[in-house]
Amino acid sequence: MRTGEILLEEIPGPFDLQSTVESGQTYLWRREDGMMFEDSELYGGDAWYYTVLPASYTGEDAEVIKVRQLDEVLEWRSTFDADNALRELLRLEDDLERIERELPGHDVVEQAFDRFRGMRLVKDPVFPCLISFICSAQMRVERIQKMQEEIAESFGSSAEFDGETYYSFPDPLELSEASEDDLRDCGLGYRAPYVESTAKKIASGDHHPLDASSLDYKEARDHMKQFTGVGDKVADCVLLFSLGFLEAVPLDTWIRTSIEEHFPECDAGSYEKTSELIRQELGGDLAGYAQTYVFLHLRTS
DNA sequence: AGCCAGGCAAGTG
DNA sequence: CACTTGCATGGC
Repeated sequence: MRTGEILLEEIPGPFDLQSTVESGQTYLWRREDGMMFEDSELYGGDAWYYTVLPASYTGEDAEVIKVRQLDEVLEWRSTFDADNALRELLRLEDDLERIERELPGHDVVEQAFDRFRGMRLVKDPVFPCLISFICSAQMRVERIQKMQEEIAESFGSSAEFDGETYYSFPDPLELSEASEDDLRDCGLGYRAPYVESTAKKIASGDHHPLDASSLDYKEARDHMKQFTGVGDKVADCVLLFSLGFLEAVPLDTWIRTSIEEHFPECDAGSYEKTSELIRQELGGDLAGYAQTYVFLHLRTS
């Protein structure tokens, strides 16, 4: 077992672990005591969170990372040296002070920043991110997380840590062995065939979601939409929460409602046009940051 | 009991 | 294109 600390005064701007991993932008982290936002709101505590990286992330084994935030440090324990991985997964290099400064001043955005100061975007491993957002259609956050747990336990590989067994999210090849019925048993409902098709497409080597990284934003979105179960909204989520396209603004039900209330002039009907208008309104290259703050603010108020 | 949840695919006009 | 419909599941 390895352990370590990341000094928070050494990263640019504030950081808040709870709002980052419980914000609904990732379904791949768990609080060790099983509680989440809905139970505790912002409790300001020092709970341990964990995630299990798939083997494809390091190229070797599945790795368990546990992390908690104390006053001025991020303390971690892991099956491997998790320092670099944590900095990447939690986007600790983002200059959050500059980002907040550069975003245009709108009441709802500023309220969200005040309430969840230190929330950062995440950078999830791309395959679990893609599958989890395919599962997210017409589903509540808590249930999406549960579906990912079921998938991991059924098809992922196990890792021992602290005397307990953890399951990583399966790699494409592992998940490609799942039948539609297997996936329905994980509670996916009508999303099961979408996940089956996408896993098999990636496992066959035809298309990989990572290939979108080298494209510009709009091409990247089209690339993602080749996968069954991926439309405009899910494509934007994967680009934003895994591939670092910070200009992506997923238009979900919460954001659409918010646009009607606060930015009616941006409501252009189609996803494409509305997305482009709200992106400009929310700060262009960093609009995804503003989107995620507003989403969290609205979803929990 | 009925409604709804971070939508999407497939089918029309 | 823009618009409609069906879709599994579980919590409230």
